[in-house]
Amino acid sequence: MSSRRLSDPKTLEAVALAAGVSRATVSRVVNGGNRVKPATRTVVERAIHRMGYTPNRAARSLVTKKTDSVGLVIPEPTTKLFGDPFFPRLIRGINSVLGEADQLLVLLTPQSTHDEDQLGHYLASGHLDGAMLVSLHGADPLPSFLAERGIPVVVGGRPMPGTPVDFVDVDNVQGALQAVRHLISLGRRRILTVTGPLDMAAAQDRLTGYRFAVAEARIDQDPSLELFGEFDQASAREAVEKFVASGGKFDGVFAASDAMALGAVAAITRAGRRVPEDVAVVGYDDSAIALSSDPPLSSVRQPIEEMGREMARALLAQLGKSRAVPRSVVLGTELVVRGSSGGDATERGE
Amino acid sequence: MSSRRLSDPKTLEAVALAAGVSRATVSRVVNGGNRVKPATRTVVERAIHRMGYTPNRAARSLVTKKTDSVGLVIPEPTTKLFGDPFFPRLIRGINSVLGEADQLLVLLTPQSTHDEDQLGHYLASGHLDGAMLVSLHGADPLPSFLAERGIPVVVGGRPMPGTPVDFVDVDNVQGALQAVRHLISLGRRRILTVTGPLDMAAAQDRLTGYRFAVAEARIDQDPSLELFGEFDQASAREAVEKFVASGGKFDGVFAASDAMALGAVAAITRAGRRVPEDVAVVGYDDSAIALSSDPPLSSVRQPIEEMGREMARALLAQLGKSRAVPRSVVLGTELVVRGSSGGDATERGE
DNA sequence: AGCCGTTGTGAGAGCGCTCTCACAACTGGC
DNA sequence: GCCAGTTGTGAGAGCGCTCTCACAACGGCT
Repeated sequence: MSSRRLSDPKTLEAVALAAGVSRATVSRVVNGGNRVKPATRTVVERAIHRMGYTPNRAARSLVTKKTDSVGLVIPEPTTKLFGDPFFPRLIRGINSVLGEADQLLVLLTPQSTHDEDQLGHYLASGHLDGAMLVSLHGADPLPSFLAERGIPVVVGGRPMPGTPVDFVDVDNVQGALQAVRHLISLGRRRILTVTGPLDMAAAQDRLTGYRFAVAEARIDQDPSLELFGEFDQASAREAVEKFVASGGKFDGVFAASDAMALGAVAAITRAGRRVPEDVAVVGYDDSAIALSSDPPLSSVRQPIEEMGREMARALLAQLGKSRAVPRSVVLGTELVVRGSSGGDATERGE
Repeated sequence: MSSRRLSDPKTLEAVALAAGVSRATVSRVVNGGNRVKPATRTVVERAIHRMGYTPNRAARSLVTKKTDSVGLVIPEPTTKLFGDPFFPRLIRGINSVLGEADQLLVLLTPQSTHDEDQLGHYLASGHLDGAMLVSLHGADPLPSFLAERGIPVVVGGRPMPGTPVDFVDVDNVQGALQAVRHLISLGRRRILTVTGPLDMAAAQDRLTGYRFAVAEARIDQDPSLELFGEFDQASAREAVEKFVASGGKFDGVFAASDAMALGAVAAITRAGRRVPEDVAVVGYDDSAIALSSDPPLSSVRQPIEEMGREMARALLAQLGKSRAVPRSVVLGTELVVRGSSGGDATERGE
């Protein structure tokens, strides 16, 4: 008479009873399934399916000491920086890999240094099997704290040099290099750059790429061409306006974010100069605003989903869930040329 | 000799031993803390703190049948729609409430209908205490599926009429109303609207608000003024270009998203008309691109964090088995006037 | 035939916690 | 001073699972 209701408790015991075997055998079938006679296995599998059995995670965790869930730590300041579907894309990438390994993604958003301390202890006391940390500012002690305690950690973005953790990064140096080389190939010779906050590795790396490209081409390497922004539009606009006001000359701009590129465009336009005719501009991120601005922004595209996937893979590798043995991965970037650099007529909307 | 290492197992038993009481007493102190003599409690608390004890979630779950974590379900198609820090903000709001209740947020991103079915069963089999669902398309069966099985559910955005679930919505009708009234107050009389996909409640509601404002003002209620987009820039641009090509006249545009507003602006500009002088434009979302476009976009701002907070509160209410009335909240919106509607000179950048 | 090595299965001991229940130690009313 | 009521504490039984170990069954080998 027992029609199967989703709500009543389905235990290993119950399945075992139904299949006429012992709890242990059902357990073997559910997990790896070692050393079970094919015939028996079939019977058990049928029973499992018929009863709609799903293992109880808590009970399993209790004995294995694994939670089958990992954390994604997104510190508060970060959320402000990324416009654009950065997180949805990153998370989609992460979950596509995690899902296959039957791991859950827990989202942690510490809002203060205090929160972050707590979080450190939380992770250290084994509530999660591991953690992924994204876009920390340079001095953040969390990666080291966790790594020292043997908690599996993967950092998204390059951590401080010497931090003994796996990381997955997008090659910011290369991205900047592509962008600036592009400007140079267009004949630009006095190229401004607007950086992000230099306590972030991404900002540093993009500056490095800029410097490298400039040096390589043997063009003006005037330090005054390096302006400092905060990844947002307003800071970049101000910086460029100040530069213009001080009589600075330039014919190209490489901004370390699209928002800053737009700030630069605004400042340039206001100064009565045209983009791209007088000044060619390239941004970074290839965000939604790059496409929608006028002219559309040339920008450096980053493989966000892939980054998420690699982070998840690296973490799983540490958990021993996968036999791959990657250490740190650096992903390439792609320059998308649009109207703001005048490099591609087809995307200029005419 | 036993220096406290974070890595060794700290159990109730161990704390009890250290405090010279029984496991049960420590448990009482850790939880509500009923009926414990103040003196005893102090001793126990001291021991807990000294040993850095944190309860084992799995063991607790096993007996309480609660997981102390809830899911946030973000269906795949959604992730594409929201540019802008929508998710980070929503999540921050959610976590600020969840954190206080010591609940974990698990992120679920079904990528297909099949995934979603699985997810339904997953939730139904008690792996999570409840779930929040955001921005589903109209026909999604998930809310009903879960509600019928007694799983605590809160929907972000308005679910299909008649679905017996709590929801938290932003008042899209009101938002659209504000926007269109603003255009009308500016003297515009032929106001175009570009809607989102009409199988989404938000898109429907914004259209309703538009119609209401138009009717209220007794101005042209020409159905041909209603264009259909997909929330993205390209679709809106095309729609408006087609309208222009067919000889349609208009002096105002209300777009149901900022991206679409920009699409409209592009089409208008291309047609040789000026924004806001010839056509005033208002968007929706008050996203980053609203600020950075030229002219900056007037837009309807939604209280995203607050929405997250309310969703979390509603879910917690359900978990607290306060099986009282369905708790549905509708939050207000705010019109932010900028250059694209010509309503506010100070933000026009000159 | 007797022994060994496989292979397949079951019994049983926990994992760390909550919760019921029993009980000790105090009240206080008469 | 005795019983009822209150308050504080401990013993112990699981929650559903994994994992070790014992052991049955069945070859293949001398």
